[in-house]
This record gives sequence, C-alpha cells and structure tokens, in this order.
Amino acid sequence: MSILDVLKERGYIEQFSHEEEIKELLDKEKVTFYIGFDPTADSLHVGHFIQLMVMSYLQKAGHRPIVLIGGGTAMVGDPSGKTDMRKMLSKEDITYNVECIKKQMEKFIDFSEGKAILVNNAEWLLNLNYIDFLRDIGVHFSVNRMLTAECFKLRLEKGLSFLEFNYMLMQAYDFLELNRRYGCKLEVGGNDQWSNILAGVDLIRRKEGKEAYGMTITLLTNSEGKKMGKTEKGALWLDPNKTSPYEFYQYWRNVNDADVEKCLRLLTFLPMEEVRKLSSLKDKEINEAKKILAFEVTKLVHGEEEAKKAQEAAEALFGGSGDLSNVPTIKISSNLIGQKLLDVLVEAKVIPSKSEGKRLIQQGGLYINNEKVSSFDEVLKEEMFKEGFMLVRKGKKSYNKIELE
RNA sequence: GGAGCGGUACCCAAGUGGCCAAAGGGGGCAGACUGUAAAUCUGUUGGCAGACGCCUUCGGUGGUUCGAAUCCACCCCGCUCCA
Repeated sequence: MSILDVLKERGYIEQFSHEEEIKELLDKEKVTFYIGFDPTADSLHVGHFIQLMVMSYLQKAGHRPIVLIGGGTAMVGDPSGKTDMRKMLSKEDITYNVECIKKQMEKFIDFSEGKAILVNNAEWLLNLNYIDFLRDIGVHFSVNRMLTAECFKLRLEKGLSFLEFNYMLMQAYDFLELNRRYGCKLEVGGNDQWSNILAGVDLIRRKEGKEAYGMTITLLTNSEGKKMGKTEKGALWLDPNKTSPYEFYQYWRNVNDADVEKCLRLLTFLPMEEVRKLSSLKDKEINEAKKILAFEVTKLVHGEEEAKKAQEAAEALFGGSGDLSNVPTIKISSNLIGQKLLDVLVEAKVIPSKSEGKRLIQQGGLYINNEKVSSFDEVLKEEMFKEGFMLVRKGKKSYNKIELE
C-alpha cells in the first residue's frame, strides 16, 4: 500500500497541491519534506503531535523529514485563522522555547545518521536585509491575491497589522530556502497553513522554475467541530511537567464516544482493522476502546512505563482495585496537622481559594478518603493518613493523593 | 494628522450617578441521571467571613460628588471613515 494511501485511509490528509504528482513522488523517490513548528510556547501540544505522527509515518516510509523550528517566524506571529493579534514574544522567550521544543522533537523523530534534519529559520530570517528581501521575494507577491486568501479572512474583519501580513512571505521564503539547501520538495502542515504552503509552492516555481508540492493535515476537532486537546488549564501539553501523564491519559480516557474512532486513527499506530473493530463497540463496551486509546497515546508521548503507571492509577481510582502508588501525589509539611482542612488544601493548591472550597463542601463535592466532608471547620488529622497518605477527591473525577513529609 | 465609535469579570455582552460584586449567554465547577462518555435537568461561578458584614474589581491617572463602571480632564489601546 502506498504511504499516501495509508495516510489518506487514516484520515490525516485534508488538501493537496497536486495529488497525483505527490503520490507518484512519494512512491518513487526518497523525498525530503518539511513541517514547521513555531516556538510560541515552551512545549509542543497535541495539535503538533498529529503532525509528528505524519512525519513519523513518512520517515518510516523512507522519506527524509526536516523539522523546521520557527525561531524567526515566531518573531512575527502567524495570523492564519486567528481572530486577534497574538501577543508578541520576546526574543529571550523565543530562544528558550526553541530549546525546549528541540528536546521534545527527539522523542518522536529519529535524527540518527542524517535520517532527519532539524533547522531553525532564525538562521536565515533574522539577518535578512529588508530592501533586498522586498526586491527579491516581495515582487512575487500580489497583495490583491493575498487579500483573498482564506487565512486572512477573519483578520480583515478585525484588523491585521503589516507585521503579521508578512508572515506568509516569510514562510514561503522558508520553503524556498529549504528547497535550495536540502532539495526539499514538499511542505506539510496543519490545514490552517494551506495558504502559506501554496505561497511557498508558487515562490519556488517562480524563483527556481521547479515544481514543489504541499499538503495539509487535518486539525484535531471533535464531532462538534471544536478543537480537541484543550483542557480547563489550556492546551494538552506533551511536556509531563505541564500536563502530567496521568492527566494526559485521563483526557483520552474520557473522549466522547463519537470521537473515539478519529482519535484512534490519528493518534495511534494501531492497524486500521483494529481501529475499526474497537470503534464499532457500543455503549459501555466502548470504554474498552477508550482505555486502549488512552494507553496507546500516552505510550507514544510519555513512554510505556508512564503509560502503565497512568493506567494503573486510573484503574485504582475508578475501578476500585489495585494500589494507589501511581496516583499523582502532593507532599505537605506534617506540622500542618491540626490546621483547618480548607487552609491546608488551599496551601497544597488542591483548591484555588477557600471560597471555592466552601462551595465544594456546600454542594457535597469534597471527599477525604471517600468520605464526604460536611463541615467548613474540618481539621487535618493524623488519622486521615492511613497507610501514609490521604486521598482528596473533588467531584467525581479529580483526585489528589496527599502525603506528609 | 482629522472625524466618529469603542475598551466591563475566563470569553462574548448589558449597564450610563446610589437598588452594582455588576443582567444575559458561553465556558468552568458541583449535584441528579449514566458507562470515568455525550445529551439533558438543577445549583453555582471575585476574595475574606458559618449568616451580618468587610475588602478588591468595570483601559490608566487625576478630579467633581455624601456617593462613580456611570459625570469631567488628560493619557494609553483598538476599530471605522477621511488624509
């Protein structure tokens, strides 16, 4: 089966610049392709993960990925599909983010023996000469055409600065540069990158007289069309310090029934046969599929050991069996014994404020060792730490294990 | 540079001198129902306080007033039209 067919079957691909040619290219040659990642935060998130999956598939099929870190483009900010200008990042933040993201990449892509390349576009963007760039690259862009591009649509209603308007040229220039340096012929990206990718394809044709190609990857949305991978705290990060493996596992364990198939297809390497089998399960049965989904995704992102721990913790908490040793734990000082429970929980950041805590108690949503807390005046007692820990539950799903130190 | 409009809580958005911790919706949280799902229904949603009440908040800084999100002055930011 052609690699492109594999990607299509799993539902990764949204658009092609030239479908036939790309298929032929990928079947016949070892293709150098690139995906860009702007360092807008100090960690990648699930949205990036899908792209890494595609990259990984292509790499396994014998093609050569270029991971382009957008240390230069992040200075400008991509307006595509955004309603507001994003806040400008300082140079220091960008440098820091680049380093963080670089480290994460190595977990997903094999960079050994030149099997993949990692570059930062700051290398060629930061020292560009404005006039030279305009004369060399700017001439090839029609403002009239840019204005009709889908990616600016929202911003033309709400306002778009010249700074961000330039983003497209910079991304197009990246593609050209990679084409020149490494013979990169294909740019892949999220579907919101379509206009930017086409701009690069066109630029290479004009400057080099060569054909270049682009394709876009579906964005991870749920059955209601909303972006997935968001939690109350923001994105679902790949960095275990920002989103713990347990939280990560739980997110996938709790996806809607209707989204199970899509997630299995896009976020795991399970064979399609199995994906279909699992997602055809109904009612309670589909929980089994969700467990597998959660385990597999967590395994890919955090490794098998962490995935097992997360799974064990979940089983212990929700299945009522097994030991709780892998449940995320907070340590507090033992001299807090005798203090008001609410104060302690605020201190331990289990609860954001005392008002919030009182509300929880009032509504019957706070439990210590599975016993409902009914009084605001409850005090932290030694006896609460059976077997060395206390289990705090907020509502139905949020657990924290607290230990003394 | 000129003219007009606007900046309200996590987001959208009402409020134009006291009844405003601020309508409504979204989101979040909790409860019921369930399958650790969705949908639905109910409650809740600044902080401190068991009620009273106190403190901080309506772009910023000053001012008017017994009293300001609301009036005045200056400033900052955004949008639209003109140049």
